[in-house]
Amino acid sequence: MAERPSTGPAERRRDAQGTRRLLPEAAARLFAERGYEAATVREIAAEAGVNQALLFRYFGSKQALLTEVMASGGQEQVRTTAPEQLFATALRGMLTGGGKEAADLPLAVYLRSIGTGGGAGDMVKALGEEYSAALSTLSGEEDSLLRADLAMAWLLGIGLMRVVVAKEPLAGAAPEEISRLVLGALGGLLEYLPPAED
Amino acid sequence: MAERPSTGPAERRRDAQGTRRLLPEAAARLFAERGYEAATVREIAAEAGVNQALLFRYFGSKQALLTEVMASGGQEQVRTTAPEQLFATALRGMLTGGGKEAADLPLAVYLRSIGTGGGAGDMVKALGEEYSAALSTLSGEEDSLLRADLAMAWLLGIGLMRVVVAKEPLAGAAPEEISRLVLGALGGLLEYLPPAED
DNA sequence: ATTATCTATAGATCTATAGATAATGC
DNA sequence: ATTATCTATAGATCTATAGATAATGC
Repeated sequence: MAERPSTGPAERRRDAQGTRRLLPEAAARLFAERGYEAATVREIAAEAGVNQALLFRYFGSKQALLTEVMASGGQEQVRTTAPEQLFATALRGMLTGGGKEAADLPLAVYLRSIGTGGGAGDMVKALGEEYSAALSTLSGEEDSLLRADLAMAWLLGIGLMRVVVAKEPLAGAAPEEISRLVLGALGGLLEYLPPAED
Repeated sequence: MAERPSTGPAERRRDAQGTRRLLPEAAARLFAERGYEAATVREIAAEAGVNQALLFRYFGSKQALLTEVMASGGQEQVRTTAPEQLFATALRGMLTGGGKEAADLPLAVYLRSIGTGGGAGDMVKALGEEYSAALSTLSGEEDSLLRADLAMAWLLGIGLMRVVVAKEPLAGAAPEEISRLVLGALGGLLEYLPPAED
């Protein structure tokens, strides 16, 4: 018998730093899959391969873990993408990974957790503000903020139908096909939107 | 002292039929406000002004109560509205009641409950199928089903932003303003859509 | 007598914590 | 010795049920 038999999948050494990293990753996957409330701390810990008590030791509460997940993953894209590309990029990010498996985890977390009155909705709202503010530069009209909100609403709705509802044929449609139709229709709404590349 | 002093709001007589009617109404309001899981049976019973045990006596389970709410309220509009008017009608139904207070309760229930993996999502999906099938008649293109899904995605997204997220300026915008922008942009997607009336 | 309503509670969760255990670094 | 990890459980919910109570109709 060897000293460290390879029983079980993750025979990890004690590693506080690693544990602190694994937990939000596991949480992101489970929050995205089931929503904030439905994903239990025990499931998250199991997914991360660590003990459930460590979640509280390192993050204090389940809510704080959600904050961590949303803060790290979500806002980066908005800040590093030019507004003209933001819509197409966000749309593409939402579409690739096709169907259930969302490529954009924070967005899926958003969509599945938004209804749960808890802290999820409030925090998650902030992300929307940033997207919308960036998109609003794409119209010269005085109602550019409203137009930006409408564009983002479409983005969310498409995400909802694909990731959460899994409605066909939308869920299975090719990303380019969807981009073409949506960007085409949005051309009149956000005038500075570059034409769909195909 | 009178025999039936008017203590409390609803000094009702025993009335099984009335109770059976009050419960789904109260449930619709609370499901719409908090989502299926977050609304407790005790809250629903309190809102209806009846004892919590009666909910189980008359409906068997919380889930069955949700079924009742969605079945009765939701599908009627689809079946009684001509496809050409359906989008505008649904949009208007979602917009009137401005901001938080949704006029279309089943839709709000849908939006807030969709993430909760429970039975809510599955059942609620059926409603989407009907809307989408009706809308698909509005395009002669071979991808009419996809176009219909996209239109419905926009509808849902707008509902999400207004009712759930309460994002400004969209949440507070005038229904006619939103209708004008959305129907205008959708003109190219669903060719048989009547022009926005203004 | 029938049956609508209410009380009390079983049973199943789930978050969070207190304190024990055991792997590491000096 | 330090501290990452684990065990056990407190405490708070929430759905659902069994059985008691009391308002109605004959």
